[in-house]
Amino acid sequence: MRKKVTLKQIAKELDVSISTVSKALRDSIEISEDTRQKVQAFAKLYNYRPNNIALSLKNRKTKTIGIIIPEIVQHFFSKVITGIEMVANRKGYNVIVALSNESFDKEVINMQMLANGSIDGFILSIAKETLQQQDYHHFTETINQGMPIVMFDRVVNEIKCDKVIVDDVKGAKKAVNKLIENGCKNIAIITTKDYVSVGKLRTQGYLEALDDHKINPESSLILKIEDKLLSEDHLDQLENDIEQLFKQNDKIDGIFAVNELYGVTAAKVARRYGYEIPEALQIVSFSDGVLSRHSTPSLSTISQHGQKIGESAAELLIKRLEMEDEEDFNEDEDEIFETVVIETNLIERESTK
Amino acid sequence: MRKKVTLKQIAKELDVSISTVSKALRDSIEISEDTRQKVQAFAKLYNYRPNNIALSLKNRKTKTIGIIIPEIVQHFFSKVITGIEMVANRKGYNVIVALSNESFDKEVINMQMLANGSIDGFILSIAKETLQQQDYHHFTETINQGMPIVMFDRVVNEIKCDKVIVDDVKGAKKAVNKLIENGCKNIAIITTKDYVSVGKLRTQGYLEALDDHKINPESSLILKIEDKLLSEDHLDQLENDIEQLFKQNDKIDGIFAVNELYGVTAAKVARRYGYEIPEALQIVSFSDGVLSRHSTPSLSTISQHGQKIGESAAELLIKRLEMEDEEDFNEDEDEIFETVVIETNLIERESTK
DNA sequence: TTGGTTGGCGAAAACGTTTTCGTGTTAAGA
DNA sequence: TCTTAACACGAAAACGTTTTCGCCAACCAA
Repeated sequence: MRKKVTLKQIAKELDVSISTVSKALRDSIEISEDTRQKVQAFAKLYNYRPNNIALSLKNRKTKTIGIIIPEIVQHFFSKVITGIEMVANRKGYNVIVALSNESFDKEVINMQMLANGSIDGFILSIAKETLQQQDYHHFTETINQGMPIVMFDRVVNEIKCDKVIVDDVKGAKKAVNKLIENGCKNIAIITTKDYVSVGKLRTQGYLEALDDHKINPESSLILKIEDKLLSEDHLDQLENDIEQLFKQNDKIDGIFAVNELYGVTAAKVARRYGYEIPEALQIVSFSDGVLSRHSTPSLSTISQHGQKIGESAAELLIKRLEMEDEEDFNEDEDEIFETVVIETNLIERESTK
Repeated sequence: MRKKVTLKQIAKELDVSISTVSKALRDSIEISEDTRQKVQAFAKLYNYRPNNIALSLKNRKTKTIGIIIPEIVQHFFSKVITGIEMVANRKGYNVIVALSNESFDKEVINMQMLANGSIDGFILSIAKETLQQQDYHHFTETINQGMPIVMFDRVVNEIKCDKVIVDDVKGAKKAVNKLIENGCKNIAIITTKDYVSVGKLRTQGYLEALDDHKINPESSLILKIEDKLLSEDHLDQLENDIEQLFKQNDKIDGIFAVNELYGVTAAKVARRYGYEIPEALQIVSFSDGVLSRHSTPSLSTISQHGQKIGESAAELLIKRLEMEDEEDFNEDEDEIFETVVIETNLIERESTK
C-alpha cells in the first residue's frame, strides 16, 4: 500500500526545497537542467500527481460543476447529464450530481451542501414542489454569492441567470398541426395539472394550434392528469382516466400527449378499446425517449434533444466561469444573461399516417 | 454580490483571533458565553458556512464518492445511481459521476482525475473495452494507493475489492425454468457475444436450466448478437438477426432474452411474423426496466433491482471508509472483502401464460 | 506574599499547492 | 580588483480550516 506521495516528501527525499520540486515539475526556467531531470524522474517513479483539493483551495476554483435534477431515472434527464458530462469533461471539469426527488427541502439542502466551495457553478432543473411553492430564495442567494447558475427545461423567469429551454409551445403546435394536417378532426390532449411550467406551455401550444385552424377547443377533449400518476405505481389509475376520456368522447381521432408515458399508455388503452392505430386514431407525444421508439406501435414524437440541452447548458456555464476569471472589473455591473432555445423536431413513426 | 465570508473576516470584524471564532462557532467551552454569542450572531447574520475544500484538505477526506459507469442513459445504471445517491446523501456524502462510454481510455483517465484527492472511494462498473482487453492495472493501482473500490454488476474476480452482483446464472435459470414449466419445448436464447461477463453467465444459466430438464441445447436456438447492436442505431440489423432466428427454426415457442431491448424487439418481430403472444410464443427477458413494463405486450422479466444494488454498494463503500478511520493498526494486513449477491426475481406480465 | 488553579484567548502548525521575493554563488565586464 | 548580471535555489505567504499549546490575568488558598 503505497500512499500518495506529496511535494514535501519528494523534497525531503531529494534534499531540496518544496519550491524547487514544484518548479522543477512545472518546467520552470529557474531550475537547472540537472535537478529538473532528477526531480521529474523521481516524481514519475513514485507516480506523483498534484492533490486536487490543495489546488482547489489555492486557486479558489474546483473545476467541478454541480448538477441538481429532480430525478435521474428518466431518459430525458440522463440524456442531459450525458451532454453536460461530455463538454465538461472535454474542458477539464468534473460533474457532481445531486437529486432533489422533486422535493423543495432536498433541493435547498443539496444546494447548500455544494455551494460551500465544492463546486464552481450549478446546472439545474427545478423541482416540482419548488415550482408550486414559488420559493426561489435559494437560487437568488447562491447567485448573490457570486456562484453562477444555468437552468434548463424547468426554468422560472424571475431568476436572473442563463437558461436553456425548448420551445414547448412551438413544439406542441408542431405536434398538433401534424395531426390536423393528417385529417384529425377531434384531437384530445393528455396533459398534467398546471403548476409545472412545461405542461402549461404544451397545453398552450395545443390550444394555439387549434385556434390557428379555427377549431374550437372542447373541454371534454382535455384530460389533465394528477401529477403523481407519473410515478409508475399508479398505472391503473392512469389507464382508467384515459379510458374515461374515450368513453366520454367517441369521435376522438387524434391524441397529443405531453409526455411519453401518457402516449404509450393511451396507445395501449386505445387498442384495447378497439381503435386501429394509426388508421382510426393517431398519436403524437412530446419528449422522445426509449419508450416511443420501442413500443408497438412506435410513437411519433416531438424530440427534445436532451443531450444538446445538456451540452448547451455546460457551455454557457463554463463560458461564464472562465469569463469571471478575466474580469476583475465589472464588479457587480448588471450582467447580461442568455436564454438558449433548443429547437424541437417531429419524428414520425407508426402512430401517425 | 456578497461573497462568502470566512473565519478570517469575522475575526477581523469582531477584533478577535481566528481560533476564537472557530471555537465559538463549535461551542467550545474555552470561549466565554459572551463572545460565543457575539460570534454566532455575526456568523448567522453573514450566513457563514465553513469552506468544504478547506475542510477536505485538513481532514484528508472529501466525503465524496466517485462513480464510474459505462453510460447513464440506461435504466439499470440510473437506478443504481439513485440507490447510491440515497444512502450517500443520508450519510453526508456527495456523489460525483464520470462516464467511461465503454472506453478503456476514458475509464483510466477519469479514475486518475478523481483519484487525486477529489474523492474518498470508487463505485464502478467496468467498461466493455476494459473487459475485452483484460487490463485492470488502474484498479489495482488505485487500490494500492489506499483508495477503496466497490464494483457492481460487471465485476472481475482477480481484483481484490468489495463487489455487488446479481446471480446472473440463477436469474437466467429462473427465467428458463418458468418457460419450461409453462410448456415450452423449443426455447431460444438471444444473448450477446461472450466478452461481457453477464452475457456469458446468463447463457450459462440458460444451458443449465435446459440440462436440469434433460433438454438438449440446439445451436440453432442460440442467437449471439454483435455487441454494438445495443446502440439503438442498429435496430434494423437487430430485427434482421432475430427474423433469421425465426426463419431457421419454426418450432420456437419460448424466448429468453438477456436484456430488455432484445426482448421487446423479439416480441415486435414475432408479432410481425404472426406469432400470438403468449399463446404461441412466450418471452422472458432479463433486467427489468421501463421498456418491459410499458411495451405491448408487456414483458415478463427477471428483475435486477438496480436501486438495491446501488444502495448496497454505497453501504459497503462507506462502511469501509469509516472503518479506515478507526484502525491505524492493520496497516496493510490482508483485508477481507465482501461480495453481496442481490437476489433477482421473476416478474410475470403479459408475455408469459 | 507566594504558589497554584482556572478561565479566556491567541499563536502557530498542519493539510498540499503555487508563486513572489529574496539571497548567495559564480562568471563576465570594466 | 571591483561591480554587475545571471543563475539556481530557498523562505514564506497564501488559500480556509481545526486543534494543540502556551500565555496572561484573575482568583483562591495558605
